[in-house]
Amino acid sequence: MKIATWNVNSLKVRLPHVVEWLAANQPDALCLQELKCENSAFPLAEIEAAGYQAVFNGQKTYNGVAILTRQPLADVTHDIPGFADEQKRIIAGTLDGVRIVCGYFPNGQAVGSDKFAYKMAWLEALTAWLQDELKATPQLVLAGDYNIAPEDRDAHPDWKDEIHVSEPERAAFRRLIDLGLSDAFRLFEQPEKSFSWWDYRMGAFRRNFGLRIDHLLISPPLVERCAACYTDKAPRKLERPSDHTPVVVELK
DNA sequence: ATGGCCACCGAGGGTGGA
Repeated sequence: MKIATWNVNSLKVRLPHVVEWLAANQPDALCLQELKCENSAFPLAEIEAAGYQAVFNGQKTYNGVAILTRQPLADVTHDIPGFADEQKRIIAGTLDGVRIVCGYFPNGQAVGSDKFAYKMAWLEALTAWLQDELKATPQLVLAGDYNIAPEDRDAHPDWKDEIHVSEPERAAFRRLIDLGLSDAFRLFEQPEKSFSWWDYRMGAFRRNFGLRIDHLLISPPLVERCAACYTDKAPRKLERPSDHTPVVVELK
């Protein structure tokens, strides 16, 4: 089973890239973030024409998540149960016994801001919910744009802002790890300075000034099945790219 | 050279992203 995550930064703009990527990579599930479109505007016909089904949780202008699959998902959940939130950041479903949770984690803007407090509260609610999810479905993958670079090697050395690399954010990431999850990317040897996001400005992609903030955390039974995990930089080189690249995990 | 981009909404610049 091949599962990928990709923050597309507007599904409307990136639809040609998504369709092209599906055809080239044939994932069993593709988790998307930052759709920036209402459910009524979701391009379902184009996705179906590409041979995929979709479940989605969108809103106007901001946020929005979807999971594209070739086979139908069971037990689809929208949002974090019990966590009051206007922002559409979570969708989950089960495929062949694997619970796939797709999340667009809050950005946080700046350490100490109101948005940072929201990010931390959101992370706490997510962690509590996943604890229950793991009991119900031991095979689980948490895929998405975490907006956290877990370690120093996951951020280029010139990253000046605290946001995404601050200790409270990294501690929250470790609390997800403490649920028993593993960072699939780090199960394998990887090139130095492997990132998943580069700023549109400053020639950041060309200079590889990026962050690794898109992750696939997997539970112990999936670690046993895990054959590969990698980023695909090819879509970042296209015209009008997303600022994020897909990250892929392959399960035996 | 210390700022350079992109997408959104809506009709022009403000907001948010990371």
